[in-house]
Amino acid sequence: MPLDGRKLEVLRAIVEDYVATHEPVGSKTLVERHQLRVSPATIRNDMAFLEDEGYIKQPHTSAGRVPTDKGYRLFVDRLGRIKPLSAAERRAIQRFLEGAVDLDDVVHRTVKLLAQLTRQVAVVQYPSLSRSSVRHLELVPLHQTRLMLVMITDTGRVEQRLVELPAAVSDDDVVSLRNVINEKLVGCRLTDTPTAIEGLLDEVHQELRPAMRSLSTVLLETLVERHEERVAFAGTVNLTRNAIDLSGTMRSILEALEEEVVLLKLLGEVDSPTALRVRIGDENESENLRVASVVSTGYGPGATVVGGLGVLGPTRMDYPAAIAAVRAVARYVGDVLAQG
Amino acid sequence: MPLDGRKLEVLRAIVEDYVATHEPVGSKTLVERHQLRVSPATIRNDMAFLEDEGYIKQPHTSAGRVPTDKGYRLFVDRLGRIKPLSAAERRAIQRFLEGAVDLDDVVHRTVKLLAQLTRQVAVVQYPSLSRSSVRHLELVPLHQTRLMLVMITDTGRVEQRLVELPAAVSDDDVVSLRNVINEKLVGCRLTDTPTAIEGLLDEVHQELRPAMRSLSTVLLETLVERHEERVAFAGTVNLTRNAIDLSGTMRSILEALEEEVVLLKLLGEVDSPTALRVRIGDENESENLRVASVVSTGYGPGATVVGGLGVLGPTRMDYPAAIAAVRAVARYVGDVLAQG
DNA sequence: GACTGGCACTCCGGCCAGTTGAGTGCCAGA
DNA sequence: TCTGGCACTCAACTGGCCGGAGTGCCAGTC
Repeated sequence: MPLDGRKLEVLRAIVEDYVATHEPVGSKTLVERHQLRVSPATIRNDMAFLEDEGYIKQPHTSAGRVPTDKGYRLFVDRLGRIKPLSAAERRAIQRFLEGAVDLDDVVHRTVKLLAQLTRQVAVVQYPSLSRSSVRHLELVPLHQTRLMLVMITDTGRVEQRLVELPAAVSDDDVVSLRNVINEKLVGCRLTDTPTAIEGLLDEVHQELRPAMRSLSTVLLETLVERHEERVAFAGTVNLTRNAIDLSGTMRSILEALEEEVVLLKLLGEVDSPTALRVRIGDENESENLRVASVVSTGYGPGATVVGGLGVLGPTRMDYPAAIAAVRAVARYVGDVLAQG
Repeated sequence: MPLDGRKLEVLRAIVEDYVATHEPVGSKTLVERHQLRVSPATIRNDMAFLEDEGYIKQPHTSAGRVPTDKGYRLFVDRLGRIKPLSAAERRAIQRFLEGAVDLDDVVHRTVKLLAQLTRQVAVVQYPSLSRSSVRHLELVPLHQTRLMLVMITDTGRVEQRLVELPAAVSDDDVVSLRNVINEKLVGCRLTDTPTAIEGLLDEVHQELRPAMRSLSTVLLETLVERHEERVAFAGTVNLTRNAIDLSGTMRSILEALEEEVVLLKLLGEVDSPTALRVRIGDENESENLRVASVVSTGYGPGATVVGGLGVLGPTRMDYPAAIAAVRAVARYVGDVLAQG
């Protein structure tokens, strides 16, 4: 027996009802709420079938049905009717994001916005260094033997490092060091910098070599080895609304949130800006997120992806709404970045 | 009848037991666990007295006693024996913080560390702009009519803003603009910059005035009006451990955490680095934090205070341990900042 | 006057049994 | 293939009962 039209319709109804009410849904209430033009008994047969196939299950005998991870998956893939945001919502998003004054502000606003729109926990990755290119490098003398290196990327990220020099350098020397590194590195994608950095030594006079050597080391660390990726999150309050089963679900989601590595992995696997990923329960790699679902996508100016963003919540989540919100927000952040 | 020695001892015992067990403590268990050399009946009399005075209360008749906010207050002021951290712990703190590569890293490490040490939610304010002074200002040309302004403060914070210019400027012009603003502003405390900024216009040639005017506006916004203070927090998982009463306590604490303003207010009121504040339950201004306690202090290099940090948790908190941890961490962060 | 032992009392929490109601599975018939 | 009917299951609620932890009070002792 195949999964015919009505069975799918029943599954959709179950998912939608369960997401709305958080309670197992039975055959009778189902025919009442949706206008399925058959009797509860018929629905029961369909439900039995859906249960055999693993799309829904009963918390206990003689209770209503609840979608399984597999059921949500089918729903997301074939049944969810995406609810596009209203024009008003879109305008609000746009206006809110455009008010940002710097990158930090953009990220903060984005994450707050996403949490508010979806009533879930939102996660936003800062534009990844490895996907950026160098816009400017600045050297600020602190002492005679100590510089602060400031790197500004085209995505607006600013990184700073201290550099200890083996010997004192004059202000003029600092200027020429700065000119050299800017000349060689500006415009480089961060992944391409190692070769460029190697060549730096040959560009300066003999007496600046030791200083340049220290600089190169720090540059290598900053630009290449330490892919310091950062994430921001917001909306944890929503967990108290959604994850009533606190001790378990709540705890493990919070734990996952505090592990930046886990978050980055979640967001890092997106490649094209249009690719939106939904990971449901078991599909998540992280042990702690087996009870949760993640809707994520990449974002960036134009067609390039510089980072990921998404929402995170109990598997019992309004997927169509979450998907619409994540898509829309990603697009508008991209626009804002393109302008900045 | 005054609050004599034994009554205080009883209060301390109640607080310590309740913090340890999370259960109302009765007269019998009390004499057993602590070696009070009197009978339960005597303790009961003392308890009745303490209850009359408002230091403890019963959740319901015929239950054990639980400290009130007033009881915790007395405990903190007169009874808590501070538990200094072990030498090993101190070394661990120091080593961990010294591994930080930049300011962001320092703040992140600090907040994680504090959360771990106290098993509470930790909050750390970024070094406040209003308490910093300008170390360097950089102008990076993006287009002909668009600059990026980067400000570096002595506390290591880096702020960036876009500046739209009314007309195109050459690279040389940018250099001279940069020189002028650096000359006038470097070393200024951020609170003193407005007057310095006013003088900027007179320092440049006629044709650069419009550009300088745009710059001044942004500078004013950045340095003065927008006291953009930032905070980081960590350890929300600990709430699931401590605040068993989730729906209420947990929710309101999480809500407070998401409101940066509330957090900043919490941390912002500390003036001297040695002043450590404990706010218990009702003593908190924020409605959401009436169920919580906050232990906070200022931190900064040497004797100056550049920001605040602290922990946040249910009133039923191990105050002596929290106080010791907050103090120690504040001191070590100060040291790290002084070196950086 | 301070402490103690004894006693009656209160109230929470756990346990048990009974009832209700939502929901199911199955079957015979249209 | 759908439907109505029927018997069955089980969680959730209710009320009653009991035990235990804890209290307040009082009379007696040091």
